[in-house]
Amino acid sequence: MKPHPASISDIAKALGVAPSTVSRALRDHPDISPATRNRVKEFAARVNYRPNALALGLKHQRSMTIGIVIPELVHFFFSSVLSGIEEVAYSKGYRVMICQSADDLKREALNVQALLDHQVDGMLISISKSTVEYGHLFRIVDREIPVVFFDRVCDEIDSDRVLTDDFEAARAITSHLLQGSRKRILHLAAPQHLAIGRERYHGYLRALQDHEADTADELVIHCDTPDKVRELREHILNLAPSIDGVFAVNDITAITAMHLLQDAGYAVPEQIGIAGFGDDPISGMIRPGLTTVEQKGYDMGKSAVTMLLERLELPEKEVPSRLEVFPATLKIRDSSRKP
Amino acid sequence: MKPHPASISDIAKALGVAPSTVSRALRDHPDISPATRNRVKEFAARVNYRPNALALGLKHQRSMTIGIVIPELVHFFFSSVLSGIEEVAYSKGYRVMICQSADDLKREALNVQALLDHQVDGMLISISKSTVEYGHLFRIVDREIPVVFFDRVCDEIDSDRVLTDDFEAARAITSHLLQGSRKRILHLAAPQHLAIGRERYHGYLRALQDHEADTADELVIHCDTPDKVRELREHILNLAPSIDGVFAVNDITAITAMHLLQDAGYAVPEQIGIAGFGDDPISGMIRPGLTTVEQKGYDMGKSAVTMLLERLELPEKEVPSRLEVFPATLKIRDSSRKP
DNA sequence: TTGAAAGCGCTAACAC
DNA sequence: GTGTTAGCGCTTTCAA
Repeated sequence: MKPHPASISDIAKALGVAPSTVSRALRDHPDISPATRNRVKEFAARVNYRPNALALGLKHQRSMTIGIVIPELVHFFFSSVLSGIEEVAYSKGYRVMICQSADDLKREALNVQALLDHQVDGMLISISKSTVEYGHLFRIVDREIPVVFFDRVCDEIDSDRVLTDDFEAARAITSHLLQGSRKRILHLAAPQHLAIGRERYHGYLRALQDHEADTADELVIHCDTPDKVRELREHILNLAPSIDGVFAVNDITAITAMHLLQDAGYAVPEQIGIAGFGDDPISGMIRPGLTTVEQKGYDMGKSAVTMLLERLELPEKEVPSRLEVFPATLKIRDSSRKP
Repeated sequence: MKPHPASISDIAKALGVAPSTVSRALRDHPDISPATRNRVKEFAARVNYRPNALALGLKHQRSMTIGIVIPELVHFFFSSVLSGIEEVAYSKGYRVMICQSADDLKREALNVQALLDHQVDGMLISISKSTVEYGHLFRIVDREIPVVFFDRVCDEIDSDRVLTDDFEAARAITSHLLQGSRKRILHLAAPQHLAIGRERYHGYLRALQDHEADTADELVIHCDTPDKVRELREHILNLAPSIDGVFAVNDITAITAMHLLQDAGYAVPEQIGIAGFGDDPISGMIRPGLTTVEQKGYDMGKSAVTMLLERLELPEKEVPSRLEVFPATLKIRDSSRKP
């Protein structure tokens, strides 16, 4: 049988005092005499006493745990956000429970429910690509559990958000692609029901308008993963002769497209300039380096938990929803050099 | 104030029955009459009843939560292991608590303690680079909490492990580098107090011996991160004229070294062949592609949780510690083509 | 300064 | 077939 870790009442029995006395002694309650306090503390240290977080959570209605739901752990952006979250959360005594939705609405809903069941004190969420229905998210606010959305936010819910200035970033990087003689930029876009998809598309569009470039619809295709690039291979190669630039909604898609075009004989950046989004470390390591938008995942993560923890620390205060927008910084590399 | 979610006793009161009846009805206890069972279930569904995982955990001494401690979330290998873990754990009704040690012994120890405090049912651990003292790990086995170590295992503790066949992988890839006329291979090694460091070094050494290549000590340097490569820049460049191959303990280090050498005018693979370890996605995307060893992180993760869950499901059974070794598969790419 | 008792939400042994 | 009670580990009134 398991060596039961010492509980408060074990200590109380051993010392011939009441559990409440032990409890008070351990948390330095002023009423307790120094003598008993020391006696309790010493004994507790000797038997390696540790408070049971489950019991504490049940008692205080506060689990000191925050729930996180993201699409995919293995993407650099998300793992760096997570890293930032974990860093801050731990330093403040919170633990994190992490779930992946795998970009699936049903799993996202199950994850949210599981986290609610575990009585998380708050949640940090980046919604899945297939999240077109928000019942599970409303359930969180119904229970008045604070949520902060990051990157892939849910516009239908009034809550704190942390995001990148997607519109401006997309506008700036498309504008940069158009600096030379380029006129026809292919946009590999994210689903338009996601705010990031819309914002980046509209930023792209604005840049085209500003430069009086070609805004043909055929230049925008829904394609946001390497797999999609391979699937749309023929389609992209058919367009290739008529384009001189590509702006993809993320880096790995941009790189996959770049390789596709290079393998088909196009010179990058001479014939076609390429730009991505996110500044995945890979982008600085390939040759030519991929021009992209820096997205400070780690800092966004820290910022998102910080917002959340503030709400947790002062639950009464009716603070209106806050929006934090991280400015976009272009990372210009060789893939977009002027033609 | 918060809208308190319905509890079993709330339901009991509303329906005029005892809490135990509600509890039994909800879990389909045979004693309960179909009539009351339905009445309870319907009402529970209507008020959106959900069991409180904290209370359950406290009651059953079983939190349905597993703790994970890894060095760094943002490394592809670890995030893919995690992804595999999460996948299986969730499907079996377990949640995961994740901590990063940041390769720091003290943080690792704090993390382990925090997870114990949270009454995790088991742990999955990959130890930090600076873990040279194991008190915190022994505390886990003292409490008879099952642990599975993966990749960076702790030899001093008798427990389940999941790892790559590091020795054989290192031997094979070094041997591959030596196929042509290569004779002097630089090894960028991990710390030797880590089993993976030792195994990969010894595999490298064995290959050198098999091929009667140069086994000079100066050809082995402790260098396992891009930062270390930059720090040891001069040292590596001094060695460069005399070497014709590099085997690094991980891919990003290999790539950083490759770029360093290329920038200094060395041709890869013509003058110097390069190989890494881990098959980070980046390795297939750079040109020349990096020759490396496939490390099935996702599968290792699944395998590790599966072992752990087996122990959790049959705690009495005295199963001896198991060791699962994933075979090494070489990924030969252009960075190591025969000279 | 300390103790006794109740309760957080849930279940299980024991009544009836 | 259902209710009563105790208890998981902890804190917190209230009483002494």
